[in-house]
Amino acid sequence: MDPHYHPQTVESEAQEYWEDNRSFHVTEDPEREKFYCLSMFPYPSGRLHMGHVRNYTIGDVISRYQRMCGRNVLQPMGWDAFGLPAENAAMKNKVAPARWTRENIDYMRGQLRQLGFAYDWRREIATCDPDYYRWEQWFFTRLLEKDLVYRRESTVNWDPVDQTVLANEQVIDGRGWRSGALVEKRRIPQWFVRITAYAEELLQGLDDLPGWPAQVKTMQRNWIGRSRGVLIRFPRTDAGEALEIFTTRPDTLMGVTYMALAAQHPLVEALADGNSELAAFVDECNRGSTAEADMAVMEKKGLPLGIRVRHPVTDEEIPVWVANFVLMEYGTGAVMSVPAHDQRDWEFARAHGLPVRQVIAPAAGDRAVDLETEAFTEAGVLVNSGPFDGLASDEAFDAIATHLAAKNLGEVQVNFRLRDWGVSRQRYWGAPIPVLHDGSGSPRAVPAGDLPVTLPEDVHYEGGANPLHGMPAFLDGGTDEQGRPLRRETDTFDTFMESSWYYARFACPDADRMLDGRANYWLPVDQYIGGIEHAILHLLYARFFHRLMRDEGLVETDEPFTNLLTQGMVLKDGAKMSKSKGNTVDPQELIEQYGADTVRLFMMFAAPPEQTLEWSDSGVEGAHRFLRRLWKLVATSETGQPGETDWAGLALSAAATALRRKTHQTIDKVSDDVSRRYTFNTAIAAVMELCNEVSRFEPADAGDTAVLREALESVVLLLSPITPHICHRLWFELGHARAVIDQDWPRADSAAMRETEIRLAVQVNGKVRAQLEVAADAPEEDIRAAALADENVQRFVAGRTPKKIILVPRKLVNIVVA
RNA sequence: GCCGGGAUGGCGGAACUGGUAGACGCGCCAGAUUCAAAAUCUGGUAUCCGCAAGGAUGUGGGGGUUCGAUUCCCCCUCCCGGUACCA
Repeated sequence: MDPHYHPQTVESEAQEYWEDNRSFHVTEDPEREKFYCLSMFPYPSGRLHMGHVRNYTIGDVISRYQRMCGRNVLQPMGWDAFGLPAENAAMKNKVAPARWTRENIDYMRGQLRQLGFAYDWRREIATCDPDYYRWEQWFFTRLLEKDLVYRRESTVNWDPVDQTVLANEQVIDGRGWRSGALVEKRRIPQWFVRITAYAEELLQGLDDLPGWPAQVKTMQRNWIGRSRGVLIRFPRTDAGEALEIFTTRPDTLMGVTYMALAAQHPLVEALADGNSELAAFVDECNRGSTAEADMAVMEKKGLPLGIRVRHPVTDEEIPVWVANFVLMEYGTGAVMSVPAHDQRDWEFARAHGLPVRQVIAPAAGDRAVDLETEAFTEAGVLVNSGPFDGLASDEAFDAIATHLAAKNLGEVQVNFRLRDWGVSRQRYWGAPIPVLHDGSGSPRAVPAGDLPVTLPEDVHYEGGANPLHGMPAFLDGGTDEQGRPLRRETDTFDTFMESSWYYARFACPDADRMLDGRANYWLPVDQYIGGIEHAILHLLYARFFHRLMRDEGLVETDEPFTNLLTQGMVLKDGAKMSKSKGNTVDPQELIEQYGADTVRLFMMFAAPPEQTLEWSDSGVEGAHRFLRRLWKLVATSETGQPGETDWAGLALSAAATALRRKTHQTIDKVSDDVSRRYTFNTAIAAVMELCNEVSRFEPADAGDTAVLREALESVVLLLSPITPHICHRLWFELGHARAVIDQDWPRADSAAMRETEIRLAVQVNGKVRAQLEVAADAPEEDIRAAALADENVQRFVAGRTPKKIILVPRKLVNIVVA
């Protein structure tokens, strides 16, 4: 055996073996337990980046481990191929988005193959392929029939110079990224999917996901934002329609001193007509981006509208204002303002000289409330509230709700922060929305027989308007029953549509329907792996889409992903790797220099998967050095030939017993780390420790050789999911005829693991003062006595009588004096 | 702003259920090998005091609970992710 490690040869040989033996082709087999392991598919941006390598290595390690445990493992790969970057690249490089995307896919596929991931490539999907998006279009028309999609006006960022809609990402400090023009908000008709109809179910479903990280479930809960409150109508003092608001704090109703409306509220728009000051304010509110993060940090501004409403309990007149911080998209686009008990209302009232009226006092009466400094926002007891005085906040909720209901001025309502999902994009590079317009304003679905609506790919894309507008052949949708011309919709789907169901299509990528019976064999996904940045949007849309497919009879389960692993970012010099920051590391160069196994090993060793990973060039060299040492260890060790060993019949030397103990302790730890904890870094550290012991071990007899062989075989088996190529070769070098990929995961022998001597720490008053070597089965009294007898312990006990002695089995003794 | 997360040696990290802080690796230092260097091997390496034995301090900052806190509770600082049209 060559004493030197040549990763390039080793890796191409291993990959050839897997290819020739179709090692990763899988089919449904009801006799075997299935395991569907899925990593979030990449956007084909050009080349793989380190985040991809990390994500896919984690998925591959889990897949290969599950396979060695005997499961029928599906691990597919595909491409989230529609999206904005292709259009940007098209403008920059004068190349059609389709061509750019497909070339990127070809290049990146090659990179994934070089990394040796165990994918069933026969199942590859690209979402820009009509064979994929046609089913999404069909599904949309089904949702339209079921009234689960609808069309309404909603706000977009409009660049008045480029005459185009901008994504939030393309608005920088309120200006268009290319034109530099001040961005305007524009309301245009768009398609929405009724995710709010499933809000309650999506919230409840989180309780049935024990395999999801708690933080992701918390974020989704907060995002859905279920709140119980009261819908209250404030009658106008003039003839107008009553003003509706929703509040979760009806107990503060008696403290309302003004109302605030969103600038886009229909009432404000009506009043602005003919009021130049108000019109100017609305104009100002209509500048800048639509992003919530921008809206939330804006200076709070407002203007009195000159109209008044009546308080629903007291009939008192209340002024109505327009305010830039009230969102039209949430609730009714209007709020009741209680400055004494809401911090934002308080700040606005102070800025505009509006009254602050306290109506809640702290339940524990001795606490001071200083409304000169800030609002008092906690629940408490009602004061200055007439008939409701003395009620606790929760009692007042019911009392006031009942009072309003009796007057027909309000009712209890459950509200969600979650908004319906807007799926229209005014973009070319996306799946066409399968809808026809007849000019009457009531669009119709494209009939199933006419699907797919294929996106023309041969276009000259130069930015600005969607090129579909200038393509008569695309726009022409034939005629209706009366012979009137129909025009095709030019908007395309939000790319989250494609990524909401790809996991299901992988089960049956060639089906002549959206999904066939194979989906129910493979689903749900047993392990899903992807970036934490997808914690809300993608993962919530996919959970929603899965339920839509369930209700269409396409899948049987409620949830798509049983277990979720959210990986952290890959950083360099404390910042996310990005081209703009110039701190990227190209995986390609590293693969060429060190080989795929080194890159995979470093990625898994540098940090646990959920944590951000700090890139280190010298760490990569360290990983490579370890693989070279491992190679040499196998090459130079005298291990005999494979075979069954009768351990019970062997009298082992002390050193051999110790190495065997270490081997089985390592198998035990690595199994737990890989299967339960997903801490591949500590699994690798444990294997390194075992290797260090192996290199110190000098076999002297047949028993020693057997122990050494067992240790090295274990190392190769335990590492094989992480560094599959080198392990493939080393397994053969150890004399085996069958490839390591088809071996069973090793089992720890608990008898071999058992320690005979253990080390205990002896503390005096919680500080370590001595170490104790005792037999593992030593009685407690002996341990206490030995601890007290120690010279240094005696020094710190200083003749005092111990108050108590705490003995933690196998860990420590703590002697408490004084 | 709001929601979620994070902070441990010179660096990445370990300590899994409140029980010996710093496993493993990187880097650095010393030695071996070499004409020399690279590579490789051996030993050392939290900080401070000490020849040593040993001691004191130490897990972003401040407080608390406990025999015992990196771990639990309260307050604060900074950094990261998301914030509905980046994916």
